[in-house]
Amino acid sequence: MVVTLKDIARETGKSITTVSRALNDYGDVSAETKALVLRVANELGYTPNTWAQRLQKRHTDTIGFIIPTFGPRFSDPFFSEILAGIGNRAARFGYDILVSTHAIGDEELVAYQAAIYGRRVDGFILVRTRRKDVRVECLQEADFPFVAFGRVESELDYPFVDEDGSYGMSLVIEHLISLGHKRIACIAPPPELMFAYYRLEGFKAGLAEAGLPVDDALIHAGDLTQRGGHEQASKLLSLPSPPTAIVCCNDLMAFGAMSAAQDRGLKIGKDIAITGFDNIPMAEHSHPPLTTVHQPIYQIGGMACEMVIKLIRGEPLEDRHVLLKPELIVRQSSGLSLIQ
Amino acid sequence: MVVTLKDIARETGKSITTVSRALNDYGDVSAETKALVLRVANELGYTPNTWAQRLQKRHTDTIGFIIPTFGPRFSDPFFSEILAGIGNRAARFGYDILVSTHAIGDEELVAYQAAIYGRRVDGFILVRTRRKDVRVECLQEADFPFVAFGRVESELDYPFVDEDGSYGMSLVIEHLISLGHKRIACIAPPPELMFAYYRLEGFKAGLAEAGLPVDDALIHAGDLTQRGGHEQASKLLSLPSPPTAIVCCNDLMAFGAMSAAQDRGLKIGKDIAITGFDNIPMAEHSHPPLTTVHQPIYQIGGMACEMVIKLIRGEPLEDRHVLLKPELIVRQSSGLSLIQ
DNA sequence: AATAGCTTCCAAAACGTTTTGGGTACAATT
DNA sequence: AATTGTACCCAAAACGTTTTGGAAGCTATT
Repeated sequence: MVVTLKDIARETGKSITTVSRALNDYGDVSAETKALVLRVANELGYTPNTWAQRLQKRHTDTIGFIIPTFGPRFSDPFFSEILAGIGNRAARFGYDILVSTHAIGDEELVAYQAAIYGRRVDGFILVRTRRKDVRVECLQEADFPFVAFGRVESELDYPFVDEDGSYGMSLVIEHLISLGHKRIACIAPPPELMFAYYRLEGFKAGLAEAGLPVDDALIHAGDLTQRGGHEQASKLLSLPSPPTAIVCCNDLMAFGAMSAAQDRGLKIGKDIAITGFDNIPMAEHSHPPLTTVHQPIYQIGGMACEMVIKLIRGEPLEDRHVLLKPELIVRQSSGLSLIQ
Repeated sequence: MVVTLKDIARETGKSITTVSRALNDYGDVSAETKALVLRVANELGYTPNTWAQRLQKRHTDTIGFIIPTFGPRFSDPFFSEILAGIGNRAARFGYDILVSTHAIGDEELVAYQAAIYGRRVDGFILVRTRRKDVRVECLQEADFPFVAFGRVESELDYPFVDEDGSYGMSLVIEHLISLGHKRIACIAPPPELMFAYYRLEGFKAGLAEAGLPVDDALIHAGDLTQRGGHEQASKLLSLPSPPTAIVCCNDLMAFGAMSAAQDRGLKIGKDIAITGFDNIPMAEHSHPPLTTVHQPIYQIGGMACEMVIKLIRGEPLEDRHVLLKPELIVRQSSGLSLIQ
């Protein structure tokens, strides 16, 4: 049923060693023997047993990608977009991706350790880094190849790709202020996420730059989902003196915020400005189209993937730390100038 | 460095066999020995080597999912949505997902065969079945566990989940006809895809039901992308007598069609009706919101995953063939009645 | 004639686990 | 006193591959 090297050896009258070396195109096998082995292997339909191969060689040609979930489900387009980027680049280099999802928490590390010490993957790609990220510490301690999308708070030296969220956010604030907004609210990501820190920093810096006060009552943390955006926006709009603009730290929450505003009969872009962050494909087609900050997630996935493959192969990295400048995409949700 | 059973055996003074059996909680190991082995294993930080385990046991606790791509890139939310469904359900059962992408074509089967005969996965989930689907034939011939999302043309008996696309499409047509449309165009999927067949069948049946002629000039095949939708819609709108409604066979093409119409200054929902199919999350937030047919892709992914796990484990399947009734979601892109 | 070098081959070990097919020691039963 | 039963343990084989460390048979060089 299952064809092994032994079968080919029996059939060709050669030894298992020779068959193996013939198939791997070693120099110490004669051309005729190679041809014979190859022919018989094809005839019998031989496919090497991956587990045996990987047990023997010590690598797996597989990259691990564990999607950190808050709830039971990941449907954030961020993940699919970056997975697409990783997956396509990996395929080009002959690598597989082992995907799993895991809730953030204590057992999370167990999943990584099982993958590392169980030798299931050659390297990892980490996303959505946290301020204090146990995953980074764990992987670094194990001296295991990985690349993260995102920085961490402490000064650990590990390879990462990141976008300059602080800069991106300051572009948004600048834009809104130029339109005449003075009461600007923010729906932030969960504070433990590192990108929350940068984006919030940009938010505050932008306000300070313009000489506006930072009102903590106008900063609410959301859970990155549409529903979370809806909830937080509803709260913000119920304030005695509601904001004229809501800056959301990702597009999904911005969509939720838009529908919350629409539920109250507000016209987005006129009665209130709403902005997002990420520029997911959907942003262009929302109602109205969303002003947001473009992050090339797909490309970042590809870059991270290529970097981790280089690390695995022991090749030098051109840049250990990549920091991308994001770009403001102005659409209709931020509206026209309030200044007459 | 790497801790193996041998290390634990040396440390505890027991044999490798006993250590293995202790860790796997066999009955013929005394409680003390078990406790000792467990303690030492923890101390040393033992993690079983997955490759060795899988070489020995003959299963992998991994499900394969090869994303069929047309172009170099998959960014269709369909895939991420179904992957989310598969991944989350798999995690619940302790399975991993091995994801790769592969262009449709001859070498495609090689990827499947390598995974099957290389014993890398225990089962497969297939999506986007084609009329004559070599993957189904290949997997069935190899007697390898798999579940497909979608039927095929021939009467092969394999386990699948599918939605009744024909019925879903007839709902759309019925809706448009009730609004007074008489010239209805269709942007269809690539004809080799099985769901293209069903949806087109529903389209034609719906027209026939209403006594309307089927005009082949109004049926264009698209490539399921936004850009493809844009192209085909542009062609349709350039016809001497353009349609008053464009039925798109997926939401992505519908978005493209909407922007093509908007490019010509048409007001969607007033000058022209446009509908989609799938009800991807984006559909609710498009401009205007898209009338479409809801397909519970996430749930289907979960179902398919659970089914294939049952197959792998040799458990009986409640339903070998699941056919879901889709639901029409009327939003503003189909507009109001033309009838005064 | 002895040595060196090349080409082609292979037996055996190794990777780390689980399973097979026992064995030993002791108590309980005949 | 011999048998049976039970509790605990282990050596060796197996999974299928790659690598190690030669060996055999040549020809070419001293």
